[in-house]
Amino acid sequence: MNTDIEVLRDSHPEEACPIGPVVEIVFSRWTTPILWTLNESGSLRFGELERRLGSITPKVLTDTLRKLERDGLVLRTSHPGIPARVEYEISELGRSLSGVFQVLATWSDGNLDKVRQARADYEERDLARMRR
Amino acid sequence: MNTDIEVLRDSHPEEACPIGPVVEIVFSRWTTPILWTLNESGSLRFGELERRLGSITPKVLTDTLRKLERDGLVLRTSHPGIPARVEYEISELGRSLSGVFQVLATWSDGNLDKVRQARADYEERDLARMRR
DNA sequence: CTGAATCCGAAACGATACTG
DNA sequence: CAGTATCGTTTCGGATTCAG
Repeated sequence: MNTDIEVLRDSHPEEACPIGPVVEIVFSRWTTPILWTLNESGSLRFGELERRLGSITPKVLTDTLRKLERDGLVLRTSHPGIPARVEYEISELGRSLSGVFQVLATWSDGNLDKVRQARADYEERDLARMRR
Repeated sequence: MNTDIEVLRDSHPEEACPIGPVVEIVFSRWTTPILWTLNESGSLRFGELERRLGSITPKVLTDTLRKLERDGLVLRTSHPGIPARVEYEISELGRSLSGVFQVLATWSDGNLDKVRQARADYEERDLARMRR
């Protein structure tokens, strides 16, 4: 006999990792910076968000915002008129991620340098191996 | 006049989000499940890790493990012989992520369903709009 | 058994031009 | 202002085959 959990794992084996889905939803090159920025700044217009993110293109910003809106993490409010005006803000659900972000920021503060060091050491060993 | 923070943001705009780098390092389709599994299970051989992850291919497993090893998050120990035997385990640095994972798992327990619901609602509205 | 090598397709990302 | 439309590039993951 199968338990529910076993059935779930057998049909989708990769979900032996319970945080797989949330990783897909929250973490990518641009989803995280967008959520972070909206969480920090409250409501922002499209153009202002674009400027704060620095190097994002309008297409990618639109695509990413659509996904976040679809997943209920971001709220979009359109104020028709000329010129058009659209406000984006984080939703309650999105704001519930702030603890996650906080823990990640703390980890980063204490450990990102160690990763960088590990990387440098690895390259070093790589070079040493190539010289032989 | 520019504040220090503005100058910093202007020189590397995308790093207005302080957790960008750690996201790149830790979260992807397979890095997270691998770290999770090694964190749970201690030391595992290549093949056993492969089986636990379910649907990963050897190439992707190798590639991902190399990156994690390079970044100091995973330790690789080779026991030469025939047949070959290689053990992978999480490093101390990798283990320091367990708090992050824990927080994420808790968030997922309480909120993943809400994301799914939001997605369903969004599709619903999409269909309604198409019918008009 | 542990991968390396190769090829492939999909998806994410990016540059540019244009529109209501 | 806030996108859309197009297109090209890059990256990631996946399938298969082969080798030490």
